[in-house]
Amino acid sequence: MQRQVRTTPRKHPRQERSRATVDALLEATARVLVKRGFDGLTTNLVADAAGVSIGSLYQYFPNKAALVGALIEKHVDDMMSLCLSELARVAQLPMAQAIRCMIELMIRAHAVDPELHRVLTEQVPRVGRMAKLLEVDAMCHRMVAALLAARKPELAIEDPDIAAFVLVSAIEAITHRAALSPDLLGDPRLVEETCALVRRYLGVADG
Amino acid sequence: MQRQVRTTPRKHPRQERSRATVDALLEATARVLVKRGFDGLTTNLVADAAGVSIGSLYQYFPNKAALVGALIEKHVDDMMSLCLSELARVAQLPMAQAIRCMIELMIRAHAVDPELHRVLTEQVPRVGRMAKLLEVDAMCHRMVAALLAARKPELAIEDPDIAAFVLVSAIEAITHRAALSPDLLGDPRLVEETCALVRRYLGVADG
Amino acid sequence: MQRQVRTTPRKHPRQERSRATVDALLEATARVLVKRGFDGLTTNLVADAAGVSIGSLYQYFPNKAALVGALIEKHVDDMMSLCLSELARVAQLPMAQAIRCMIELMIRAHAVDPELHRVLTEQVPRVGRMAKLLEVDAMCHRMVAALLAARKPELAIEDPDIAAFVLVSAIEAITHRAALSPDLLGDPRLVEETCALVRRYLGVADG
Amino acid sequence: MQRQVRTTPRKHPRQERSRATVDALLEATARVLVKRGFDGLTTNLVADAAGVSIGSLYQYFPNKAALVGALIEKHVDDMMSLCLSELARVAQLPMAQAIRCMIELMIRAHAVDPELHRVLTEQVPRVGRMAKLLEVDAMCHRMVAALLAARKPELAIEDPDIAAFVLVSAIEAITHRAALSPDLLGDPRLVEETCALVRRYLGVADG
DNA sequence: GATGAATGAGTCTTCATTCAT
DNA sequence: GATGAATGAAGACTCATTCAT
Repeated sequence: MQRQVRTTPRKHPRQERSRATVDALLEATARVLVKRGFDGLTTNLVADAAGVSIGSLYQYFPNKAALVGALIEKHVDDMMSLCLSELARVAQLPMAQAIRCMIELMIRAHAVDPELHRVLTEQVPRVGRMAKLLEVDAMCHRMVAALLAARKPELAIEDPDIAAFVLVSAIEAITHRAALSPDLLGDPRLVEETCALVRRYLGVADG
Repeated sequence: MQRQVRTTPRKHPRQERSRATVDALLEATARVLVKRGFDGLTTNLVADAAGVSIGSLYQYFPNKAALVGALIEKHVDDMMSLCLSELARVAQLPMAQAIRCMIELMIRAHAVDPELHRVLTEQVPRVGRMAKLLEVDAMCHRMVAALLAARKPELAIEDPDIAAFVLVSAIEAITHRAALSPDLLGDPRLVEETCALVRRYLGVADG
Repeated sequence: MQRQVRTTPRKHPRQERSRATVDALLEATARVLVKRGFDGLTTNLVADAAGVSIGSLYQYFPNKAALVGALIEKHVDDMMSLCLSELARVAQLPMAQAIRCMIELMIRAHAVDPELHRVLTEQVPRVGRMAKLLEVDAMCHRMVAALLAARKPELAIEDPDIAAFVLVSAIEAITHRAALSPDLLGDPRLVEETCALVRRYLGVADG
Repeated sequence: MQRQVRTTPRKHPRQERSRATVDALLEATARVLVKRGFDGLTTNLVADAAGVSIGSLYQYFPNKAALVGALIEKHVDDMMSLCLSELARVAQLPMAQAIRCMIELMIRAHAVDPELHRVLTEQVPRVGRMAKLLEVDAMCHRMVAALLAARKPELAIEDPDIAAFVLVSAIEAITHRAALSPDLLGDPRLVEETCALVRRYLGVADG
């Protein structure tokens, strides 16, 4: 009698065969999403593209939202794991290098599967699971705020929180936008200028 | 069997009554969009909300996309006209003041109808018309690039184009995000810090 | 956000055309119900049989249950109106005649559309609206109880309520069952014996 | 491509384990039927509730109808065996006592599993097996008719057949209805009045 | 015998769009 | 111009049933 329609996977595959099915479905979802957009995404289409019967799709995902939700989760996890692995290291670096590292990191994270990332961010926010993306945001914000607070003496800022908001917003936007026009993503000047933006704002000397 | 579906209004209302109908439809569209999201938007629902028959809706808009498209256009125009009116003036100001003015301007522009702005940016990009929003972006970019190029001697930048990209992305993101959490939108520190970000990046002294 | 799925008609037809559509749908529902049973009843089938598009069906009935519900309501009303018209008269008659009248009345009521009545009572009770049938029952019970209470002095009963329960159950069952085997429905001996059953139970002399 | 779908159990369990499985399935069917009604009954649901794999269910029952059919059969048998055991004895009793015995018997029979009985009679007639229930009816009818015929001299009836129809219908209805409202089922006045109904109809003196 | 993953025909239902009045 | 009844393609989702392991 649940009010809110569930958007979480229905059952977790135990056998080998199941896992393969689920994987095929998620891959097909990504493919269809990129090709036709969210509105063009049909459960039947996905099942077809996955070479799986529609019944099997519903065996694992109670509805379209859950399907896309799982994909988002996977994509976010992919991006996150890339970041988390390097983050500890970044914290130890001198400020100027730390800045450069993080910016490069974000660009790399956005380059994981830019096409998918684009569709996901452009078209899918209404799936509740998009919250997950916001979570990532919130986490970034907290982490940056903590970093700034720790090094406040050497920085030209008053309030680490506001500064974190400004920086995270800016960097995210720049890398995200860059991801949308492939030629920019590789342009070294972009990294340079973004680093400059952050450095100058924080009053950190060139690295 | 027309290939490309038109998304422009069908006819331009000449009479008083017609204009009233069109306005009612656009307002209703905005209302429904905010309340139910893009997927919950139904032409029948809009017609109802506008107190107009579904037939009349199709008299003025050939399809759903045209309806939402017109709304986007109107919203963008509202935001644009706010900007354009002040822009000439801004160009005359000393750099520090120009920066502050523009940032305040963007925040004001985003505050026009934040709810609608949010739905529009979050949920509607698949309507072709969303290009219009990107146009705005492009225009901003060109304008800022021109401004920077004109004053390049007094600025600490190499390439006005890249700099414009970085700045426009950053400012847009900050104001847009701020618009999503109403308490931030009014916070004077936000303006301050954003100005600082831009000023320091450009190497402009405090105004 | 209604929890319980509505089973009431969606909108009431205003124009001539609408009424015709609704009528066609209800008639088709009856036809299909008799021919294929409740489980074989499909909204598409009904729409087809009514010569109406499936969309039109849903214009007036939000779902299958509402469709069947409306039919039940109509059928019950048909049966009821037959009874109510004569009931006042019955109350004035001497007891023996009153009994005969009521029993004949019930048989006539069950003969309105026996096939439909049968399907309805045999297969459809789970549609909430079936409550309506139970209401009829309750009403009969109250009316008979009142009648018995009023004439208690001339009757061989203790508790009009229990007696009403016994009688209403018995008569309903007999007429209902008779309705299921057409040859019995016309058999005058059935009426005779049922009258005898009631008369003797109540201690009323032959009329 | 078999035309007529079989509705009888597929194989008869010989081993202990098999019998346990079949029992678990039937019990689960009853449980699910009571809880969700016939339409909510799913073979998968039943298998789950029985703690048995869906494959096993189909090992013993070729389809859903067979499953429910078997349950009906079992329920009817339960009710029947209760009756048959006492019937011989009843035939020997003086009329007034015989009447009382039979009525009490029917009430007890209906009290075996009222919830199940209710679902079964209300919702399941579309499973062909319901014929079985009608058989019971027919058998009752024949038995009562025989009894009445045998004792016709001492009874105030003309045609034992019609009388049997009237009585069986009435008693069945009264006990069935009583079974639906638990408080009535235990009320001694109900037995009393039902006996009175029958006795007076048949012209038998109080026992 | 048991398991449960897979199947897919078949339903319900929505909603953009048309067109007779 | 306005109305709203009618349309039907399209899509989400269920569930009885099969079959490889």
